[in-house]
Amino acid sequence: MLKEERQHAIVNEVELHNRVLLTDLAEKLDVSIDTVRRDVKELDAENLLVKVHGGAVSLGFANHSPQRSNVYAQDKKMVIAKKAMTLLKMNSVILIDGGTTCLELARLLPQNIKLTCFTLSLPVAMELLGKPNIETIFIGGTLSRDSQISMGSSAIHALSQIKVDYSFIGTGYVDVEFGLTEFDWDIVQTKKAVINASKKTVLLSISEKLGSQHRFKTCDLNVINTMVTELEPWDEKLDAFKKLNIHIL
Amino acid sequence: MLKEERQHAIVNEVELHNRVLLTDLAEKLDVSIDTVRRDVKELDAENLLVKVHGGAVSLGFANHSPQRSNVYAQDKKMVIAKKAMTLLKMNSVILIDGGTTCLELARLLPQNIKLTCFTLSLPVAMELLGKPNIETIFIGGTLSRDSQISMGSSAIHALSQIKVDYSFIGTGYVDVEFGLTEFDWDIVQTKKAVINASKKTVLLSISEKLGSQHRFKTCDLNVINTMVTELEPWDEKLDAFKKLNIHIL
DNA sequence: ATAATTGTTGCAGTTTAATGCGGTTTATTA
DNA sequence: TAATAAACCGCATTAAACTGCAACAATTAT
Repeated sequence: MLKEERQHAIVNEVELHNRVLLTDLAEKLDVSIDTVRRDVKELDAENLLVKVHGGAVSLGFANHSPQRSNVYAQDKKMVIAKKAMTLLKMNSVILIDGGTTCLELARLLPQNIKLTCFTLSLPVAMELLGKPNIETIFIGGTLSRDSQISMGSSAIHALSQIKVDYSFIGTGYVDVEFGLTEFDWDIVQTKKAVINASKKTVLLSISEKLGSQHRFKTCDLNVINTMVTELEPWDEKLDAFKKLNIHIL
Repeated sequence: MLKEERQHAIVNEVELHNRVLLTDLAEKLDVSIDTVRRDVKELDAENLLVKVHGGAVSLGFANHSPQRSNVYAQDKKMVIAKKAMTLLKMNSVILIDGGTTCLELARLLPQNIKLTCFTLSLPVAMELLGKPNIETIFIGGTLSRDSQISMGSSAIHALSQIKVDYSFIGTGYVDVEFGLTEFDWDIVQTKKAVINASKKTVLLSISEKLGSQHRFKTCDLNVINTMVTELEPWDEKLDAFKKLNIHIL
């Protein structure tokens, strides 16, 4: 096998799988590991891939972030937010949870929509204040430093005093069997209170979270009325959720 | 598994769930906790996530972007804020009102000061979340679009439940004879409740406001314990206030 | 045709990077 | 303030990377 040919094969392999081990390449191409190493070194010098300890990764994989967007998977979250907006009726009373997906919803709410909107999230509240026709009510409480939402007993108490038409919530983890779970007990307590304060609960979650779980449980999936993901409603990943009688958007 | 691959997975996990524990990562990726710790340290150095005790949080989650807007007379307000800070004792419970001067106070609070801090103002709350040793409690309520603070009956009710050591308040107008006045009735109501919730009340005001008045009265000057302006304490403009037995800073 | 030259490859020995482990220090929580 | 968990540090182990060298193939010059 020609050297050129072999190097071409290496680049192909890297582009295909994003990452590759030198040992695998050596075996596959039936040359010594040193040869592969030399090849990869050359290809790295030509900027066709990035050599790393033990293997090589594709350029896209390595160039993690020259200028990545602020929010992870923002495009997907935008899709979710737009779908969720179709549930909104004029003059209804809703609650918007924290998290980047819910924040995206708040951001995309049209200027002319008339709503009464509760929230526990500082960033969401900021966003809502920019909408002239939305009355915003902040649920007070002890603020969590990293999630920037109200938590604790006073938030839970405040939530016990209200009943909104729809609440839009996010979750850390969601699984057909284990339901909605979180990494933090306080957040679970707060989310429970949110769900109790809602006639209908809408879960916003990107599909990557489906099938993940953590230690503290917020609720079973059957208390969720509607689930919104970025997937098409007929996607097979959603089949299990449909069986639970959850409305999928 | 390649190191790069693993780090990629870590960033992904963090972005997806906003916060992760090192122990969970170690288990999931099947490496020792030290390796995960080293990875997270590197990724933190590359600004791909933020390392915290016990885990990591995503950038979007942790970044309280303290946007510095152009504030009128900011230098004077900074002087006021710095003076006001001399009143703060460790571990005390305070309340910070809305307004740009109070916001400046929140901004200038040192990273190491330990406080429990109530506020009704969204921008102040945002700022306080950036201070690691301050417990921030937000007083919920209907948010005012232009002042970005909680108002209305629920805010007033929440205030009636607390008693802080010091409250730092601003005012629209202040005059020796007419006391503190505002152009908005709701704000007056809220400020009254703030003053009632405080053992001691500190008024922060730039000297330009001295001798001005408006239609709704918050309180007389005698309920103010301390007044902070950018002027030197012996400035003659303050003489009238000294006669009212107000402590001048 | 054959020797000389050049380039490629594999191997052995050495160097460096990555990882896990134990002990210590530091931070957090009750 | 004590108990606990996490972070840190240094070290040992292992795997990978590098270096020099010899073998061999391909190319070129004589």
